[in-house]
Amino acid sequence: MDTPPRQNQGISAYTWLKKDIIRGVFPPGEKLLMSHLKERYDLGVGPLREALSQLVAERMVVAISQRGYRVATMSLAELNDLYDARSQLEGLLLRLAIERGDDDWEAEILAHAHTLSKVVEVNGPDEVLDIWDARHKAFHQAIVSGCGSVHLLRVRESLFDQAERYRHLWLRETVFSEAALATKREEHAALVEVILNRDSPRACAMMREHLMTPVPIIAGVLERRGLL
Amino acid sequence: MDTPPRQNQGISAYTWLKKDIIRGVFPPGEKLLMSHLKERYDLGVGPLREALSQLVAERMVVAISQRGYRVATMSLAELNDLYDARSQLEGLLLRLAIERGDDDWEAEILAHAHTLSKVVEVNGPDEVLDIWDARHKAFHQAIVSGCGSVHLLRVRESLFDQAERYRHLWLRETVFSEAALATKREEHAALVEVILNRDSPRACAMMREHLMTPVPIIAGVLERRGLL
DNA sequence: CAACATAAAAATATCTACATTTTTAATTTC
DNA sequence: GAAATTAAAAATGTAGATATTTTTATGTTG
Repeated sequence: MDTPPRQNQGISAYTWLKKDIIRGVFPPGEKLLMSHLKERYDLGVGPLREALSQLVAERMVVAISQRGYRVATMSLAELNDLYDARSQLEGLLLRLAIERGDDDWEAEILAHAHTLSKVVEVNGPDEVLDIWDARHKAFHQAIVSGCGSVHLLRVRESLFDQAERYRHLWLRETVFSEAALATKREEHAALVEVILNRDSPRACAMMREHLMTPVPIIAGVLERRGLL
Repeated sequence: MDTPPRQNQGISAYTWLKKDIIRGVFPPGEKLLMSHLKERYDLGVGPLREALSQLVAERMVVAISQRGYRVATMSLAELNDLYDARSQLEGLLLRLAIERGDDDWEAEILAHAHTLSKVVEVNGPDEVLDIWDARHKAFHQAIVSGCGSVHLLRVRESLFDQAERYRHLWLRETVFSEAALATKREEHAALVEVILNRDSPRACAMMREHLMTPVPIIAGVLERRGLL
């Protein structure tokens, strides 16, 4: 039997750090002390610096030469620009998917729409959040993957990652509100319908709106919690 | 007098490495030996690993755990997908720029179109290449920056960077051919015209085509030089 | 004898501990 | 209270120890 192909510590450091930044363990703007990180993850500075360098490239962390690293700040301006960018890009990918998608693509969308609509409470609300989020992501992923472009999908993912901290704020507001959840269900059903009808202009417009609805909600949370 | 705010070696390592990979000093797929890099740039492994980690995030380099780093390979499949993605994205940004751009935006385009059209031979052909390339980039940058979205422009830049190695092959074929250069001049003039007329559908279609023309040329060079 | 397996050796990647430089905070001086 | 000084903390860099992979050499089997 082969031992699990031991991956280097830089990768684990990257994974943990990214998760903790998204979850808000390290709030926006916070200084990331080497001493603290070393202790928290029980790793040396080498691997940590590697991980931080990657996160700098992903704009999750900012490096200031000779002054270490900080968690990237959040702002209303960034929220707006990021969601605008995301929704415009999603519109483009959807248009391409409608042009290029085949029967399998359609089938996948229907399948994911179904599982998403069937999320029910199992072991407390926190589990619902995770499951709904995972299926929601998978649903949208299924839609855009019809565009067939690895690079466009990657670029989408990078914007998605950058938005993750904002999205996380919205998620709690939405999943725990039956009304909000119902609205989303309707929006998703409507989306599936126009997409399968291959009505590109209408579908793209709906998609862009669908992606922009969280913005005012997130803006509210940000201000209330003073995360700016 | 204050000393220049000394930047850490990771950043220089990143800059040199990236340049050398784009210029083909390290060909696609080549193993990047620490011993070799240490000697070439006269740096320790720490800074080098930081730089490589960033380049991994930018997909210029691939890391294989316990087996070091390699220059990302090139392929016809990637060439096609990358240029497709770039041209589709550029189309989107242009549409937004036409919707959102103001008078200054128009002025900037005209200014850059002018300087680009006036590139003349100065100190040998290699200088022409650099100057034309810089002005060509600035021209296209001026066009899309009208979209006003920091994040979309950043995403565009990341695709641009990934395409840089391919683009570099095309550049030599184009700049050193008076005929090719003349064609580009015409395409640019036509682009400026439709853009300033704010004829979005036509402008986007032209832009997408403009960006796709290098593909067959690059494919030719790749095959001839056996870079696959 | 070729194909395959095994074991030792070399090369390489990775990590840690320490040394150096720079920044930040605290304290003193004018 | 501002400027200068000193002390502590932190970031960065280096060298060497450790672990892993790759290569080479050697032996074994069909």
